[in-house]
Amino acid sequence: MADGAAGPAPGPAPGPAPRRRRTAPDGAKGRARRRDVIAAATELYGEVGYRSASLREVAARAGLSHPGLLHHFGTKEALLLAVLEQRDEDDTVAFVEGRRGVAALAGMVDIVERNTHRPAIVELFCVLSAEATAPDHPAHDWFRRRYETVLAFAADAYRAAAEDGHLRAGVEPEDAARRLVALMDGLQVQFLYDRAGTDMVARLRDELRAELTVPLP
Amino acid sequence: MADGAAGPAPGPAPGPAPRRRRTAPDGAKGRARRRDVIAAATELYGEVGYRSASLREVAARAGLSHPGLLHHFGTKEALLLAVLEQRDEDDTVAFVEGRRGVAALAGMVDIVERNTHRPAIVELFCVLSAEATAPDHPAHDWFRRRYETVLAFAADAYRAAAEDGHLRAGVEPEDAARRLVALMDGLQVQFLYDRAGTDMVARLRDELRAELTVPLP
DNA sequence: CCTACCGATCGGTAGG
DNA sequence: CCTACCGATCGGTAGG
Repeated sequence: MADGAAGPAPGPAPGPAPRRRRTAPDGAKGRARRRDVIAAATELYGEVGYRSASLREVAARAGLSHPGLLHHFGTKEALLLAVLEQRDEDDTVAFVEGRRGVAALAGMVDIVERNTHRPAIVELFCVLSAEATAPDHPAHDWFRRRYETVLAFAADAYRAAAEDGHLRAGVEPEDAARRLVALMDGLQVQFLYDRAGTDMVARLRDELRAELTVPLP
Repeated sequence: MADGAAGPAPGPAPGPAPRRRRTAPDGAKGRARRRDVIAAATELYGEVGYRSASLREVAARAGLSHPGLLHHFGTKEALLLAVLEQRDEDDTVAFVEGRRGVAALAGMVDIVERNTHRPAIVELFCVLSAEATAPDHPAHDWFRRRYETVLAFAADAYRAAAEDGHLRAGVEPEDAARRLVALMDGLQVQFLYDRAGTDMVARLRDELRAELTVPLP
């Protein structure tokens, strides 16, 4: 993961020295600035999406001018990709952590549990993943790949659970993966409209209890 | 339903005759115009959301100028509410149709089946429902109520199924309703990223097969 | 990293 | 229902 969401990207092209680096290794101060800007963008993208979020508003929340922001990220699109890259890094740690079968499925529930207390992340994914269904959206390919990756991870987990004799007869790993991921996404929407009334973790555990022959840890 | 999504609305206020009606009863020609504009807006909102959709682009697709559009709808927000009202009318017919229990659940699957062939509607709901999670979004209350209504409808259906002896032991109607609606929403997102690989109807039937003691019609 | 500016586009109005 | 226009805001650049 942490690939950076491909796309041809206009690129530096041959010519004089590149005027602007897209990942400024300015040292500690620059890295802290970038971190603050990415945090502000994550928040605002979750509130109004990428398209409606202005560089000026992101910059103001991070405490600098919008040309100052562009000094660090180059273009609006590069900022979006930086936000997504950051998400990749954070999640990969929680995700890939060598778990398999039922433990891997429990790990997915853990991520949802964690997100219950980080609504900004829930908003970010909910709003961006919907906005980016448009094929020309700059995050479209990133989300398409993300779904491929997550669905494959879940299907592997179900397959391993079956090998361990922990999956009920008739539960197809690939179909169950589609349902589980859909359930996670749909519960996030309900959660954002009614936080008190939507127990995402409990509903996921309902689903897994019906599919598995062993209780979740 | 078909309430029009409340909100205080600046309103006409006392004073001289209102200069502009928000629902122009211009006769057949006006009604046809309004229909075309609503269709164009439905399409564009599904592509880029409400906030990023310009009145000029909607108007161009409907074949009139943007002040022409505003003659019919008054404000950008009024156009959005007209689109949602139209959705209410269309769905109420398919929905409330006096079915109960397992037949009502089957009716929800039928709606998804129908939407498989109307991707513009899927996009509209997917994109708008995510965008409108922001509390200050003009469609926020409409979606909040819609979820309440749909969740209550599904819970009623599960309860009736239980009365009929068609629900497996241990399936809680309200929890199952949350899961079913989440599944519908989440599958729509997967569908928009991978139409060929996402069989929404089959995955919903998987879920209902695990919950019911009788097969779906 | 700032101020100042650019051309483009936005929702809405004037006036007919 | 149109043309023409308004003030505001957009992403990005110049220049320092």
